[in-house]
Amino acid sequence: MPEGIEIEIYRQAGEAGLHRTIERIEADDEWFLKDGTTAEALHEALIGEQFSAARRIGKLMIYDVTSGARLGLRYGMTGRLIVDESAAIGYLEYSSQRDDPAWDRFVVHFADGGALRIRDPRRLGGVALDPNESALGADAFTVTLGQLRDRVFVGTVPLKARLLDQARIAGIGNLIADETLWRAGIDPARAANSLEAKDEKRFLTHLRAVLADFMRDGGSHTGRLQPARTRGGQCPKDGEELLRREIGGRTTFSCPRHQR
DNA sequence: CTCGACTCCTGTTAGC
DNA sequence: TGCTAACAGGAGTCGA
Repeated sequence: MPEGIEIEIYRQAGEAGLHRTIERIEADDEWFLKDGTTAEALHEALIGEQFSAARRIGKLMIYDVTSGARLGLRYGMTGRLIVDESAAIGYLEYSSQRDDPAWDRFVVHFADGGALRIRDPRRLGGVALDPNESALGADAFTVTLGQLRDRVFVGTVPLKARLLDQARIAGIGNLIADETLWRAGIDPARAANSLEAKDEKRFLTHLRAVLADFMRDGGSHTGRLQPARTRGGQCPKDGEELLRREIGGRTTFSCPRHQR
């Protein structure tokens, strides 16, 4: 599913939409418009304007608009960005492998004939004008050890749940969390504030490596743990049968032998 | 402020 | 073969 990795890939692809005049939009799915955003307001903010920058914080993609507005795009777990009919990502874990134009929930048509569309089968994504960027924690790609200590490694909540809290660190989804904790050898159920200093540093080292690997390999489904994330799956490191639990409301796989 | 439980969405898949 | 129920997880809401 789209995590920070996929959104960054979408953002890069979305740069093809910069500096092109917006002629028309399709925003007919009211469910997909969030935070009180209306089709009328989108028209007002976008028609005749251009995108001047494509940014990303965590899983939120933001287009700056020449009108002064900002356009926030969220992809839920099955949304894709398609620019000029070419999809930024060909494969999404847990999404349909079919490709149906009926799943277009929001479309921007440029005057040059091209288009930018969010194709989202399950409609878990959304579009909002002027999203609240300050509600998000530091982005996972650039987070520092100090920021982790201030906002993530605190409290007695399970660490896995903390990592999924976008207000504390933005961009980590279920697969990045499981892969990072698995590589770092940390039990996802451990209290967020229970790590020793060397564990905290090791976590950040592995987080950076996971993000780099996932970017290089093309998605958050490319982890070494991923093939074993199934009932009865075995740890790729030591062969132990993986634990399957629900932590932070998400299915969590971990190795009972080397994750402590 | 914190935190767990609940809800929403719908295509796919496991199981009968 | 055809149906149903479970499942996936990002994100918002609500109540304690």
